[in-house]
Amino acid sequence: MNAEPPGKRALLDAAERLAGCSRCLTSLGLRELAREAGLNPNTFYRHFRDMEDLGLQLLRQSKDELRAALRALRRQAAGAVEQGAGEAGVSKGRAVCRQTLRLYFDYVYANRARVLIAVRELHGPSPALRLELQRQMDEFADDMAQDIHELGLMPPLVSASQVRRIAGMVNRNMLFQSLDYLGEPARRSEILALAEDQVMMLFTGAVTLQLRGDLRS
Amino acid sequence: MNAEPPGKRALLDAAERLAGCSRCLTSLGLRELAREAGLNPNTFYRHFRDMEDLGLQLLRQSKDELRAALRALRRQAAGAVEQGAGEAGVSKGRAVCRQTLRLYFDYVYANRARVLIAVRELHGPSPALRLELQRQMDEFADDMAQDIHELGLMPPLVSASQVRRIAGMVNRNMLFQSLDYLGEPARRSEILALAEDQVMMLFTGAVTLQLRGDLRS
DNA sequence: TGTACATCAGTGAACGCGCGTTCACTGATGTAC
DNA sequence: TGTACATCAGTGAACGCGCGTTCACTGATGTAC
Repeated sequence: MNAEPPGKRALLDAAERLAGCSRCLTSLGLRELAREAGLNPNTFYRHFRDMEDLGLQLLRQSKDELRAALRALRRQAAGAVEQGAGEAGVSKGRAVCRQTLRLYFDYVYANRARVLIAVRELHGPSPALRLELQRQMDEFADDMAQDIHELGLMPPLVSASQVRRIAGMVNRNMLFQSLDYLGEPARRSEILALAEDQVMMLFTGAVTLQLRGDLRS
Repeated sequence: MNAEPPGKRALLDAAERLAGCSRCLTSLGLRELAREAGLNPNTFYRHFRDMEDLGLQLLRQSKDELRAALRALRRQAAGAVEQGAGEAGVSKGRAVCRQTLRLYFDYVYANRARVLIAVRELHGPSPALRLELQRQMDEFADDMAQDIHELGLMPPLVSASQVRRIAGMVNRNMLFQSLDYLGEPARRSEILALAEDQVMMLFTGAVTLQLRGDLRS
């Protein structure tokens, strides 16, 4: 299997650039894309059936990289806290949460186009892209739930299925919070703190409700 | 001041129909819209400068109605619970939450096009529409915070600014949960329960953290 | 009350333009014998 | 090792079409005197 042809790469990159700046993936023009990539409009057909096809390939390419990055990042955060780098007067759970969010938002900042595209397509016009992204969100939540378990971040009285549900909520909320982060540069540290509070509320609330017996299994 | 001309109304309705089904407001075609409305393409220019202008007018029209509906709905839920219609073994807070969400999701179901458009434009391509929707979300959260205060739904130890922050989170989360509700008809009752859990977690978590002194003022 | 005029929603034809798509082509790389 | 052929990324010209926008028009409603 050979490497990706340069034209295909150029088109995918051009799509990420254009869609990241404002547009919906599927509303990009084929000629517009070719122009941005510096290629003949026709080259598009050598590699893609239509815009939706290109979109799917782009999303799938981003996913694997993103997924690995997120897992590494959680381990890194847990490691840093374990090593005693925790701040005074801050619980271990909160410290891991803070570290993870900091790294996560850094990642988002460095990959803004991908994040913007993901959010837009998650509720965008193309059913195929929407479905793909929903699947990806599920995978990410699975990962988070597994990490929470492996790193011992939740008291064992909260069931695995409950942890998975919370992971889904946190995951999704963080995605949207990261949009605020990108969109309002002046309020970055404030948004980071808000996101931290929100995650802590969800986890703490889940544990409290569980203790009271007010939560489904 | 006269009533809205029928052509203008027809165009706004057509836009809601088309955008509600899949598209971004600003990516609608002028001729497409006129076709859907059964009018000459030119009529558009009698009432709107461009698509963004139409979008803004559409969003602003929906807002007032939606806002009043949401407030009424919370009072209705609180009233029903106060009257002793609460279910056995369920706390008052949870009962209000459940009632409100049930009514809210009913409203969403009956106004799906508006909700879908709102979510899409909240992260859509047009900065003007995005800004308008962010402002609307802020107003809704202000309302919710005020209602929480007036209806006595949070212990007084949680500060007003904290309540407002939580209202913002809950508000936003409910918007996205309602999308799931619309998108997966088969899982409706499950999603309703999930949404309820999520809101309860946020409120309960906030109170617990506050008691522990783990929350900003 | 009647007449003249202004306003305004909606029409219909026409424009130039960029779009997606097709076709026949080039030239480089890989492969069979 | 050399030759013939297939594969494949990328090109360039051409097509028909729907688009946004403009212009001059109609006909109804409101208003001044």
